[in-house]
Amino acid sequence: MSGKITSLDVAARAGVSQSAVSRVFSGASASQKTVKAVREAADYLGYRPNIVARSLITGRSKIIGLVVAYLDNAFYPDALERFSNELQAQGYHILIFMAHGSKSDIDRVVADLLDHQVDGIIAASVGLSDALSERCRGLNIPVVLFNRGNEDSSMPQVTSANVDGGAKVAKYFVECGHKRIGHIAGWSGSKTGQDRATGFSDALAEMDVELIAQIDGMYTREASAAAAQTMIDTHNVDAIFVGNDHMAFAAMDHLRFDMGLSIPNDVAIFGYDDVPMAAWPAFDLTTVRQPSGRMVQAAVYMLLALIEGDTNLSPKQEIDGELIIRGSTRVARKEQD
Amino acid sequence: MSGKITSLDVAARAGVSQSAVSRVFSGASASQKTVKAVREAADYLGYRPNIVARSLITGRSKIIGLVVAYLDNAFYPDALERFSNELQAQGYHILIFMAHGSKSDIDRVVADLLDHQVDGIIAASVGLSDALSERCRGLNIPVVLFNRGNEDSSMPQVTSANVDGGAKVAKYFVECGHKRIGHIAGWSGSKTGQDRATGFSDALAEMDVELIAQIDGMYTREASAAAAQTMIDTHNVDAIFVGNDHMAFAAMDHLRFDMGLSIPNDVAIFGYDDVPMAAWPAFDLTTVRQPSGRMVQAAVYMLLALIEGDTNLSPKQEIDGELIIRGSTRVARKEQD
DNA sequence: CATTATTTTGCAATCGTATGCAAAAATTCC
DNA sequence: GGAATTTTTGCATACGATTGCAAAATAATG
Repeated sequence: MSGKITSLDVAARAGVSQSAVSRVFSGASASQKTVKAVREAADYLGYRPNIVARSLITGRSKIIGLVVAYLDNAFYPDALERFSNELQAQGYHILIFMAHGSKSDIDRVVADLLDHQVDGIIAASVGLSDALSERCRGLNIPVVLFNRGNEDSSMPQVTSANVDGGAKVAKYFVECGHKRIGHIAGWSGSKTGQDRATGFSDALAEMDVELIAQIDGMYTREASAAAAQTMIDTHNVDAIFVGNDHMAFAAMDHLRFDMGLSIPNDVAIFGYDDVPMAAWPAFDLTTVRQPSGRMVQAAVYMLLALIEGDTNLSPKQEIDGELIIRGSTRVARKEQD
Repeated sequence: MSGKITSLDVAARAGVSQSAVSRVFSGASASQKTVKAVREAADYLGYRPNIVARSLITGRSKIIGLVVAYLDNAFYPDALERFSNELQAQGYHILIFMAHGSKSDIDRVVADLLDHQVDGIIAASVGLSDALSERCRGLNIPVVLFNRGNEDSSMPQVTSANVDGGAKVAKYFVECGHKRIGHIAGWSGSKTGQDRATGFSDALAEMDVELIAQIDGMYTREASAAAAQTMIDTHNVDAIFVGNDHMAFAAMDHLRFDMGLSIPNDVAIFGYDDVPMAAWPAFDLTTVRQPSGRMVQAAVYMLLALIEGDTNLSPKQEIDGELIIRGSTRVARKEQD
């Protein structure tokens, strides 16, 4: 029966004005008496404030737009879940948008987001065109890039310490005594992929170890598997650093089941992300942990601060991650000295 | 600079009334002339209608609430992505909510959803309390249950043909010549889990084959792995039907890497869902396909129909799925006759 | 061209809440 | 107890669109 119950209905029943009801529910000051009367009337009628009406007048929707390119890499569902929980705790909710690659796609999606009057945007693993970010700035809607840097360094962003991570992997491989080292990189169009590759190859160079081969894995299973094949057939590597776990699983599958190789005896595999699956015995993947929990917290904190108008915070945050050594690599022989 | 541009600004620039602008953007009739003038002015100013204001007056937010319990079972991210695409194509968007188990949790979440004036709700893998569903009915907000039936059969729902699926698995196992058959079931509190178990055990009974053991796997990796251990140690089974792929992976990992067994030689494993990972060589899991694409389409169609006010459609829809035979089971010896 | 039928347009009210402002009530202080 | 303060309250307006209604403009008809 209930239908729509408005603050007017509550006001009538509580014997107060509509504004009194509004004040009770928006946390403004009111006397004990009216608070009690309003609460009772509201409970009795089952009243809850209409957020849409509130948004219209306050200009805040309490909604955060989350743009993500794909969910098949388990890192993102995991992050999504954390974002939802973290934001929910702060009274925000997530409007989700899938933007598959193409620029025009992303532009359309962001336009949709703006139409919905979101208070802020988190762009996970997708880039924003200059026009778009300009538009958001004009509308005063903050955007935080998550796990994807940008050449335009002025955009707020949270990433892991990718360069450093890549370097750590290089050192570990060398400590293990590997000589023929390859890299299946993340898509070269992404800053994340570039940084991991740069950190890796620079560190190798510094130790005078040659990077035998580097192939773009495009963040897809297919490209990664093909790259793994080439790594062995053409370059005869004995250790591969793969740009993320998602591609690493594909490489491992291909090496083991299609090429009959043993990991880590024939070839060692190092991943990046430490998604839950990496710990599964089927893969037991050595990897660089991207602490998604801390990254998400940092991104949420940053975004909410921007929404509140804080301007004096460092726009870039890099969370560093430790190496998680598992069975897909040989053990380092550090203790030989 | 832009700030907020309203229909009034556009009206002023186009030399028409504010209502004319509204009509152009809400698809009502208008003359060629004004349409052109309004469009030009809007483009010039970068105007886009404020959806919040529109929602307030039309009573439709074009937002669908999606409640989901967990994203670590890959079936759900996959479905989420499809939902997003499907709904986006219809002009709707998804407000996402994580509801981890507990009833009170779910109730709070649904209250939040209603506050946001969603046009409809999709509850994926979570049950709604009677009070809640009553509340939604009262507010005339349709709810569609996805991949989770309900005893209250009147609620609209989309599931796969779980009873039938369970039965198919039973027949296949018998055709393979298995005698000692076990079942690691989905959580017994879920209709989905119950149905798969019922279909499986009934079919076995009909063929006069004993179901040696059935253990609740609680939809978690841990419970599933423990159950797998018991299946072997205590019941000495040679074939296990696992209530979903997510648990099947855990069981396989435990059987192979902790117990040193070979699949399918020592024990055959049958899953349910056919998540993308099931096809990965590392698992190569025989399973019952839940066609998430078709299920999502059905759910979206049903929900939108309910929103439009269609009442004469079958409230329950069961999509049936084929067996996907892979390497985790022996081949059936049908052709022997 | 006059008359009627049809479209197009602007006016004004509306959706449900928040909030500035001034009046009323409650509190403090001497 | 009366004056000065502070708190609480209601009134009225605003947010930015949609929409019923009647007037104005256009098209159709004889």
